[in-house]
Amino acid sequence: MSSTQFSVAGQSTAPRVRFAPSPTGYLHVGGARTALFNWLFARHFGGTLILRIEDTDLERSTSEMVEGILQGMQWLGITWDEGPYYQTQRTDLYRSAAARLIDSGAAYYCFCSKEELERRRTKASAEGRPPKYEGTCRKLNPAEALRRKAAGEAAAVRFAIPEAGNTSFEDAVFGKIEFANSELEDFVLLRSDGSPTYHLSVVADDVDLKISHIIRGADHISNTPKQVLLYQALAATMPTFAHVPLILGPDKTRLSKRHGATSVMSYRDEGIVPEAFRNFLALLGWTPPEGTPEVLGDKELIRLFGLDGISRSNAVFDRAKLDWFNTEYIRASSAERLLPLIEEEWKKAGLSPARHDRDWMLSTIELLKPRARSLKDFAGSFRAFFVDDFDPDPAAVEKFLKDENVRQLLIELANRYASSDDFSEPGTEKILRDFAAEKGMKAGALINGARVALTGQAVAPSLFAVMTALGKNTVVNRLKKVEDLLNRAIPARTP
RNA sequence: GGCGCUAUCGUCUAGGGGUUAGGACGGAAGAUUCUCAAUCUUCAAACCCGGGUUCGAUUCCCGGUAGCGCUACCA
Repeated sequence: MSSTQFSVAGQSTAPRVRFAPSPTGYLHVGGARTALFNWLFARHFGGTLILRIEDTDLERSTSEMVEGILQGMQWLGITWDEGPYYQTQRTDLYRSAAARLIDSGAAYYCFCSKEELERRRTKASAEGRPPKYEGTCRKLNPAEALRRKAAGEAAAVRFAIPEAGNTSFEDAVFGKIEFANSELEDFVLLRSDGSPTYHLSVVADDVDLKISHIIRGADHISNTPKQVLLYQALAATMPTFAHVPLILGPDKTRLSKRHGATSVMSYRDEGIVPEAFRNFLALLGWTPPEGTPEVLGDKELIRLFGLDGISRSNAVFDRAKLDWFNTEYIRASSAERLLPLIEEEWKKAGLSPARHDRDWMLSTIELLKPRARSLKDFAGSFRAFFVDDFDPDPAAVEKFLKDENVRQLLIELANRYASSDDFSEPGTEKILRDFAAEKGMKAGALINGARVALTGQAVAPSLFAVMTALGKNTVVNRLKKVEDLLNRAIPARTP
């Protein structure tokens, strides 16, 4: 367990980081990855993770989305130490920051109407000029502006970008990034209704909450110079910026609803184990030191994580690899860990297993988990292990039960099992093999046929393990009713 | 359009002035024969392009191209 702490001027200071989603949608994959990196970073250094809800966009923010984000965090197992803070409840902080900025001359009132600005912008781009705010109100006499404001005229507050020079910052993953101030525009700090915009609220909050490292998506790189300027105007200590590359869809465009599931909760619904999702996400844009395996539990992830391992290029979300991680985690997890997750799946599928004793459940899960790719399998292709009403896989029936002779022998075999006392694995195997030899039959044909008759699937664990899991009665009954399977396996036809 | 960032197998990536350019997922083939979505073995698969620096560039520099991001009284 690494408890390395930062040493600043001889003092040890644990980092303070934050995850600051805006509740205009569910927790999506990109946000989850940002949250995860912040969490890993905080835990690695024994720091503090703060959750802040950026709900300053009243039109698009909803409380359901806040709930959804919290739920997503909980499912992922990302815990925070402070918050959630809500920006809508901290407006005083932003207004006083804006007031200070006006006092110092770093910001000014702007009386241009939204419509007027819109008009000028379209005109500018039509004429091929950059659609930048031209600073109309910046030229206003401050006393005059104050008078108009006091007279009740609606005014926004804009930041006055220095006219010349460059603004740069040292990014922990991208290195030095520099922008010419002439490229920046006098952005709005406070809307005319007095509500703060993103730039003001983020830096006022990050300063107030003493955030030491800002780990966020690379889509914010272009916003950073404005924020750097704000830090300077506020005479605040500059944090370390660490921008992480974006997550792309298979077509290499930014991951969006178009690509299907973007909400992390949809991965829960698809039977992904949260640990697997976390591991997968951690490796999207971050690489552990050379020689480490890719399947990494929380402890290892926390121990190994660092900003230096973050890559600079965007990463494609690879569903096949997620599924592989899921398979690995299901296999490596104990049946105890899996049981509650599987019970959720049963609930969702409206399925209530006939046998409830825990030991049987655990050993059956143990038997099945090496072949599971999703938690959903336990309510899907493994269904026959838990309930009697299952739909046989037509392809499996076709492959192993097509031969009538095999079906007749299985019925006969059922009687052998019915009259046998030994239902152990070796016992059931001996009965079947002796029976096959007696009939001059290859044991394999009967084994494969029996597997389909018992499970409805061509893919399942070793037949005799299946038999002991199912128990004598079920085995005998299902073998006897092998003919029924033929009818049940008729695939639904579309007329 | 302007500005910024990025560029190694299909994907995630390692590496780095001289390497058989490494690993993982996925793919293919084979083995196993009690099925495979299990297991084992093997194989195919990459340095965006053009200049420059250099004895030597995939690596360093410049340019191009492409992708992504930002360009709001959204965040």
